[in-house]
Amino acid sequence: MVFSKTCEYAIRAVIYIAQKSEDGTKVGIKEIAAGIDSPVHFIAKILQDLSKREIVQSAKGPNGGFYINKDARQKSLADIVMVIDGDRIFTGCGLGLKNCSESKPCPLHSEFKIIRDKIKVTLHSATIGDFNKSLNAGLSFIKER
Amino acid sequence: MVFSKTCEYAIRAVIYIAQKSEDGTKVGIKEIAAGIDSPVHFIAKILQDLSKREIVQSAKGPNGGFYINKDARQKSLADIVMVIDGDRIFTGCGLGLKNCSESKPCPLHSEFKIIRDKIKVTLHSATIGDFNKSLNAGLSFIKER
DNA sequence: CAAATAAAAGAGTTTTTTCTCTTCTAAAAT
DNA sequence: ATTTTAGAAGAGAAAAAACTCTTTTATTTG
Repeated sequence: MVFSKTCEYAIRAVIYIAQKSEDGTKVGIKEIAAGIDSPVHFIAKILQDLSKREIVQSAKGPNGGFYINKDARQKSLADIVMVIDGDRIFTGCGLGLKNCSESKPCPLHSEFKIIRDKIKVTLHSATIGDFNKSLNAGLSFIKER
Repeated sequence: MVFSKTCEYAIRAVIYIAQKSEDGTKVGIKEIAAGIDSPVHFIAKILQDLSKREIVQSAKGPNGGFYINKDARQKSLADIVMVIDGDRIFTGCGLGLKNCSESKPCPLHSEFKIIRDKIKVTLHSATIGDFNKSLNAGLSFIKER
């Protein structure tokens, strides 16, 4: 609804990696795909982008894989969304008008501003590392089954 | 972002028709398409759906066209969204998980609940007829140029 | 009743998004 | 150094969404 499917996978993958690499171990691509129910090759490509933008880290070779370092753990979900979907959910017009603005607003402009701001605050205040606890405790899930 | 493009056109068209048919005149499909900057045939099909679901009314023959009666004017934007996009923005999981629920929540479930509820309230409380005034006064716009 | 006007319907195309497959490259372990 | 493991890259197929075109049907007006 709010994110592209690609972005949904991205967020789920990052949260998954953050949890699994909490103790320093690296996670392989197959395990990630299985862990979040996503197409292997598709999530591989997404992670390549996230890796380039230093949202996740990766290591090659035996026992290699993806992980998330201390720095990246502090990043917000908004950083992930920006890499994948850009700023459209933060700035785009609810009715799809390209030149909708404060001075030339669509009829829903002010109403949507409130919603967009709420999304913005939510995504900026949630850090990648925030979800480990509830996942570990089995209080939240990131996978269909 | 929140709506499909089809749904954006639908909302804009309905608001346009509501304004133009305020005095009882009917609006032709070409005028609607021009008035909201949309593909003629595409919006025609969308309006057929909305007409079937009685969000808009239509009349055939010379001087025919689309209009919105008193009853329909009281309907909310949520009614339009439901016809076009269904309930996904009201109920769907932010991370795209099909079985995300209160008892088996995704990590962002409670945060997104707040956002979804805000969207729900906004769309339910805005009626189709609410926007005439600001459009008439030139305080809001529904068209790119 | 005929002509004019406009909606209804449906087939079909284009574009975008999602997803797959194959090949290549890097690097760690032995 | 060689093997193994895994990521990087790119072409491209499949599916979904957006959009176009043509034909048909309805109905009002004169």
